[in-house]
Amino acid sequence: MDRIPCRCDQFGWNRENLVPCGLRFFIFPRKERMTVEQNMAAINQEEILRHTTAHIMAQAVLRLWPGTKIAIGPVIKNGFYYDFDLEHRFTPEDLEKIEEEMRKIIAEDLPIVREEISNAAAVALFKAENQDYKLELLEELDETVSIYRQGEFVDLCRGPHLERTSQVKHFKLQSIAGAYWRGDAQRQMLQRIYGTAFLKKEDLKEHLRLLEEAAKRDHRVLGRQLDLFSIQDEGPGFPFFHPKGMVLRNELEAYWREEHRKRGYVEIKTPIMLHEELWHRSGHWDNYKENMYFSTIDEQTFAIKPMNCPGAMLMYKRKLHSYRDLPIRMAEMGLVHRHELSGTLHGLMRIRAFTQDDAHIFMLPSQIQEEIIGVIDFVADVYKVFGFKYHVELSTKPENAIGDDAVWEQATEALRQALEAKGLDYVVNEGDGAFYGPKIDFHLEDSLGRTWQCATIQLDFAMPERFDLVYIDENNERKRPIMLHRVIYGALERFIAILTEHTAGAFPTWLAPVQVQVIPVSDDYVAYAQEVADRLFAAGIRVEVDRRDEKMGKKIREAQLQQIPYMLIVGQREQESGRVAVRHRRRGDLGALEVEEFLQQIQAEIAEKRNS
RNA sequence: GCUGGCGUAGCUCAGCCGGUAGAGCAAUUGAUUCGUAAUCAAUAGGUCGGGGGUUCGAGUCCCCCCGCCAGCUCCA
Repeated sequence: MDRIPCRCDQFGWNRENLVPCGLRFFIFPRKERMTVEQNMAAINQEEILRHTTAHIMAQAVLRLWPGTKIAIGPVIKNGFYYDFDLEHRFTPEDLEKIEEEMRKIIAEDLPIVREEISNAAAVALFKAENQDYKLELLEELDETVSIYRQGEFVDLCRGPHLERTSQVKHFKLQSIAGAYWRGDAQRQMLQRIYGTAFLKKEDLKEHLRLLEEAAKRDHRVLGRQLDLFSIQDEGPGFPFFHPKGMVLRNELEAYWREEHRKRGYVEIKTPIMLHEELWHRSGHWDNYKENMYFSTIDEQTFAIKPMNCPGAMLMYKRKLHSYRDLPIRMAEMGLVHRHELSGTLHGLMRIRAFTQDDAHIFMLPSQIQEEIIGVIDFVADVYKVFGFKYHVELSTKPENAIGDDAVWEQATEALRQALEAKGLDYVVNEGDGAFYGPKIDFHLEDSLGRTWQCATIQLDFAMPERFDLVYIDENNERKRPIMLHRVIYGALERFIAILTEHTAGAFPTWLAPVQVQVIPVSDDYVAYAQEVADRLFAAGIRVEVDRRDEKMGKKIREAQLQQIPYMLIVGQREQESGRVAVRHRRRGDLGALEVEEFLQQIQAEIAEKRNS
């Protein structure tokens, strides 16, 4: 399956209308390769289809529950939704009823008619319809608005739409959720129904299959099945890492450490808890207090760190630095705690205590570009090892920025030039930077085509200022260094979650919690199995012997389900020849090898961090 | 935090109109000694998320709390 990223500047049209829409980024699965134009046209058609399907859904809901107030029903990535306000609470069974009613509306083959009317006329119309939300929307709209009618249903809508309801064929309603009117927690909570629709039946099936596949790979499910981690009621958002999960962490950290060592980083560890005063100085008290945990020690207030930077600032300030010392690259696997809203917690993806693979680089203004390129290359190297594709986004100065324009200009330009120098394509998010500086985000794409923002490089003008960081330049004058924050994995816990879903639990051998399972054919060969295991263990391989009194087939099945890369079957033949019968979790029976031969092969695979 | 749904054995789930809990897998024990994805049998296992209430009687009904799941910018 190909995924073609493409941008859409036009919403598409039905007959007479050509309506612009905002710039958006799509990654869309297609079975066959198409030209960008064909792909764009297909996406536009799909969007129109989904928008029309949303209307049909609203119509169905109004038929089933007359008096329902309808809010908005836009197209979203891979589908659509519509928000409703009614007394009745939707249940999953209702979705089937609504789908059934939708099929009736489709069978009625109603023509979909666009009308342009004055805002005032629309107000009169929707007042008569008792559609308060539409009235509120109208307050912000132009003098002339468009409405769409199909049968008895009428909706305020800029369109475009299909011409007849019968053109909608392949759709599915997916879920019900609460959503605030206009996303504002202070306002009315509405009931939202999500659904999707496709032009082709196969595309709908493929989409639903992908969702099922994603559910099977859910790291929360695999995390339990593979015994990697757990989250218990006693610590919501505070994960327990089990022995097997710790292997992943430790391997990822060891690799990370080695790569940092090669690139001239030093490693530090700053305290989890620091005095309240520090957080006033850093600005976190003003901007981040709601998300922080506090504790009192000897009548003084201490905060548990939500970020590592203030600690790194103190570390830098411990001595006076010469321009000759820069750049200083200070890395820290920093455990941070953040009080995330209870409703947003999600497995290891969103937790309240996690480990950032942080680094702070202190440098001269002249070193900005080189350092940024260094990090960009670093990210590329690391993601390549895991087989992740990725794309890059550049975020520029926001409204509430601090620092003067010239510095912003210089910093943004440095980021831009670094990206150009590397020949990287990137998307620009105007005004999406942090208040203290512009940033580059890396969004990696997993095996199901989902994207995750992980690595980020952020230039920061605020911290060096607030902490009065200095270095002595060649004229013996005090100067302000430039600082950048960066992470590569992002958060170790989240990266493990992404990796689990990406690999469906089949971690590459260098990461696999158990690399080799030795399976004696029967009790008689347990001693030989142990001998083989001891040899591998001595060579540093993570190996276990399945000495249970079970049939071989069962042991193989369970080792397969645990996604153990290699199973070594040993029975009489192997014992007599000093060999092992090698079975790989994906490639199956690979035949017999001398123990030393197998050891060499697996060691090479581990050393090269091969993805297999 | 908010809305809705959910919480029964380690896991997945059943349990009607209220009448003091059940299956499969896992576990334990025994039999079996087996050649590339599940051997057979027996046994054990639960303050039904926690607390309060209604009732002769609550897993089941009501209230409060905790936790989990889906979602809460994607602007007619």
